[in-house]
Amino acid sequence: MRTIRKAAPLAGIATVERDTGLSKDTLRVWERRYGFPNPSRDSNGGRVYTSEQFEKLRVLRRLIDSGIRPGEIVAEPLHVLAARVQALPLRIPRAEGEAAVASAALRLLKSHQVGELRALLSRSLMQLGLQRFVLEVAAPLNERVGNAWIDGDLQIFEEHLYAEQMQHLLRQAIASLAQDAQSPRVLLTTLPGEKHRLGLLMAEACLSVEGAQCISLGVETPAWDIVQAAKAHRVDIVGLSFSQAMPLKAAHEGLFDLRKRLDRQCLLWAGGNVWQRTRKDIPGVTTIASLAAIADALQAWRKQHVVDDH
Amino acid sequence: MRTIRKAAPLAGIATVERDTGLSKDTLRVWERRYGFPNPSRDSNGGRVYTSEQFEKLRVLRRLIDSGIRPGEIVAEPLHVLAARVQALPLRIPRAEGEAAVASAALRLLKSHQVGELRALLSRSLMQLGLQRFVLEVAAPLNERVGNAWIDGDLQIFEEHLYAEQMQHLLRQAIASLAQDAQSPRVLLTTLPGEKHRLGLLMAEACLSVEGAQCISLGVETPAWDIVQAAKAHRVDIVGLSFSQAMPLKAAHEGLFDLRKRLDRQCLLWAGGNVWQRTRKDIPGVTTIASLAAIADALQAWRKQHVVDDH
DNA sequence: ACCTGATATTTGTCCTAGACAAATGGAATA
DNA sequence: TATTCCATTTGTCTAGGACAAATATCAGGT
Repeated sequence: MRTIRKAAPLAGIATVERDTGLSKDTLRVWERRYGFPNPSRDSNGGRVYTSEQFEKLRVLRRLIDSGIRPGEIVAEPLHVLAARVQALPLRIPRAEGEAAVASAALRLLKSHQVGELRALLSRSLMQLGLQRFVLEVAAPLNERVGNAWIDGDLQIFEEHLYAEQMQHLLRQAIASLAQDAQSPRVLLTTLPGEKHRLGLLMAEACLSVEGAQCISLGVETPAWDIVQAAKAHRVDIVGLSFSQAMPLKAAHEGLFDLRKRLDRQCLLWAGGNVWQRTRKDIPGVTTIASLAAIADALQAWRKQHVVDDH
Repeated sequence: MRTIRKAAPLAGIATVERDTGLSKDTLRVWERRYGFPNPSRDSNGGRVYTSEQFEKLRVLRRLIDSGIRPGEIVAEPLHVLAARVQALPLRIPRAEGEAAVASAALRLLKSHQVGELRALLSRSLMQLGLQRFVLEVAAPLNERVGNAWIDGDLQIFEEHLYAEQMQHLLRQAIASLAQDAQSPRVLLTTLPGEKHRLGLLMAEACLSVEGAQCISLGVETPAWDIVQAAKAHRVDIVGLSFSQAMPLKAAHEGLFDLRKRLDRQCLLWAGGNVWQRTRKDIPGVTTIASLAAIADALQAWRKQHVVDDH
């Protein structure tokens, strides 16, 4: 029960773990091996990180997630790392209009015009419809907000605010949709450690648009409880969402574990950005690499199950 | 990168941490001090827990969350612990009429009738209006769901499901309310460590009903970011929500710290169940002991500020 | 009886430094 | 070009020791 945080620019190891996603073990072993981060110590020998170190760790994390190995870059000074982040391949914007709305939204977010932001998104939702809104506005905007935070263009509170607004909007839209009895019952949640609500909510939106009966448990449900819930609600499919922040290893492990304990007949779908970076399959688990693929997967399910029903 | 699991009912320390919420350090130190859990080891000395140990850890966690100290119970055999869970004290229900809807909702939740639950709550909201719904249905139901979880009457996934449904409903209701330019701008969030979203959302509902302009950052915003956000949005009031789960000391400390760094003119309101159990004041902080008191506080603010404006 | 303050015990987090397997990169081979 | 093998990199795990925050216990005063 060490003091977790003190003044604004200094943070203990627990805080750094929480806010960078790097485990305490990793932070310590980097310090031992590479000499970075090199935190000062409090009166009791506890590590105290400066905001500069924190910033560099964030950038490092971003680069490592993109496939670069830690040993090659930990020693580099921050400005070199920042340059490498800039040089990272950008996802190609799909349509033309999508980039425009996202840029406008980002600008409004930065200038703290909440009402205008909400109005813009709401209008865009009305124009495009939920499905296209999620695919063409929400998902790209999500990514850009994430990047902007890592680059230091956005404060944490601005990201919080964005997430909150988008949640409001999506929930409202989902609530107004009808459910189709012919469609599968889907249990939606994430595994412990994955706190990204918006990914889950976007998935729920895509499923609901297709008429699926979604039962969302929110975020971070332990595997054991997922099994219980699937049984209790007799769902056809368990859908899990994984953001980029989730370490691939943990995702694999959790899915493997869950598949073993789940009922045979219950399908297990794993969606989220992680799956774009791997092609390793887990037997009995359907990976869904993009939000757009959700509709296809659902269509496929329908084709297979329309006969067997009853 | 140790091999985490082998045969069916066995789990490594990482899995147990994930699914019980007990940290690796805690598991190891319990083993050292109390001799439980006493996992066997794999070929490399890694801990391998049985499903019995896992189950007992779950029950232990429930009891500890209810206030019992680990040292008193870790040594007890599982069936004794189960008995203690049953013997846990129950809370007294408040009024009579309000209990009816809450009881019905709880029953539906337990029998997994999601559609019916949603319909019941929705109907109740329409009948009572948002303000009364929050005070007379949502808040008591919240409490009962919390208690039921501690008593083992509800699974975690059932609590998750409840929270999700209630969030949907409240957000929808809030979104449909108009804002009053005469009313204060309120920044809403919780401090790190306080993860209870529903309390925050209920507060937002009560404030919105009165026409306040709420800017919610969601949950767990670091103090430094709250200060930045308050400045950026030029809010009149910062509102923080604290559930019973929050240790009183941490709440005091966080508020004291925040008050120091916040702008003089910006008011600081602290709400939530914690404040019913203390009367110690923090200078410059208004504690609001119940949801019903929010309306009064807002009225008082209006009376004081209607003249000063412009 | 109830509050208040000092003292003792409990409890979780953090520390060091060593070990090892999974993932990765590159070279040699088919 | 594709596959196999070896060396390096990397993150997770281990063992006790240390310590401060949280909690319980007990004293004395109102």
